[in-house]
Amino acid sequence: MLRLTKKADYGLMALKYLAEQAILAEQAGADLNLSGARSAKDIAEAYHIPPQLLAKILQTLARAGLLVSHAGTNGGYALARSAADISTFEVIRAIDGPLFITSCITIHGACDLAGHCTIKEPLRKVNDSITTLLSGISVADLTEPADHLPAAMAGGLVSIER
Amino acid sequence: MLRLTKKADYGLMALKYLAEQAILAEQAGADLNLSGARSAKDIAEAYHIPPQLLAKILQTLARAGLLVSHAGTNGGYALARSAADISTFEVIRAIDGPLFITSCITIHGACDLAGHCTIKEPLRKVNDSITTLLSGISVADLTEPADHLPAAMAGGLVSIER
DNA sequence: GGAAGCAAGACCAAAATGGTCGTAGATTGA
DNA sequence: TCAATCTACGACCATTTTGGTCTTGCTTCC
Repeated sequence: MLRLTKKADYGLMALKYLAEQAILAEQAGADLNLSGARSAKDIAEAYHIPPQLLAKILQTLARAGLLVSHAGTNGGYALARSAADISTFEVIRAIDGPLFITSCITIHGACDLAGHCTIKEPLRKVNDSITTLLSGISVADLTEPADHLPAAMAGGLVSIER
Repeated sequence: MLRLTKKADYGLMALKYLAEQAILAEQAGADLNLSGARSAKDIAEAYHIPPQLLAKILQTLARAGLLVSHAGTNGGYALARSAADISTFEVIRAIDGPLFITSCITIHGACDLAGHCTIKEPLRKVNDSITTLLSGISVADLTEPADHLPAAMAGGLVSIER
């Protein structure tokens, strides 16, 4: 259930990588103006991802405004904003598109017919909930050691009122 | 993002329908021993779902123990338990299988290599969170009018600790 | 000017999804 | 007991999505 595509996976990995590079670049000295940019090829090799595929994903993310690209020798991609300001939701939506949890919803919830699939209204809420959950997780959160992760994700905070 | 399959949609619709039938049957009089059973064809017609497809879905749900089936004339399917005791998570998992949010996880999180996709640990938490969310929503919740739905689903309760 | 890199679109193969068909077995009512 | 319903199940097929490749062109830097 609720699988996200490999492309989104790759995208998140790449962003995480770039976030780490940005930190390294910062540590190396701000005066050098190193933005932590890396070429698609570098990232692909680091994670054993098909380079051309990753390139396309990065292009998508750049078009979405999450990355900035720089062509030419020593070019590459870098985060457009701080890693803490990029949510995983944005990334996923940029790559996988604005898909909703239930099939028969486009933008205006116009199902095939009003009578059927009364299901979708409740599911829409679930969808919103997941959206806010993902929106609350930034790329920076991904770079942190697995130990002290965001707490709500453990599941305890999600409660249902009957 | 995070689309669930039409089959799961259909399954939820059918369960909702059966839940409503069970209530109706109960109101009609407990002495009649009406279990609210309905044939796959009836449900399919009610929602304009391909009958044969729905039949297969219902079979799956019956095998999963969520429904009880009865063959023969006037046979059909009915809820195996109270609608309040069947979570949407069970339904989705029964139909779509035990899929995880991130691609490279089976049961024991053995990714292709340790180094790559350090992403998946955080995502696993997201997965758990969604699981608990869905587990908290029962089929009975789906039958209620859309107004007073479970509160946490609105998103307010889901918070992230930084 | 040439190498390194992004940009973009056409294209393709494999897998998942949605749906159909046909047959067999159970149950009930006439 | 026979026919009408209904479930059970597996094979099968078409369409879409996904993952991935190839080609071509444009930028930038040395």
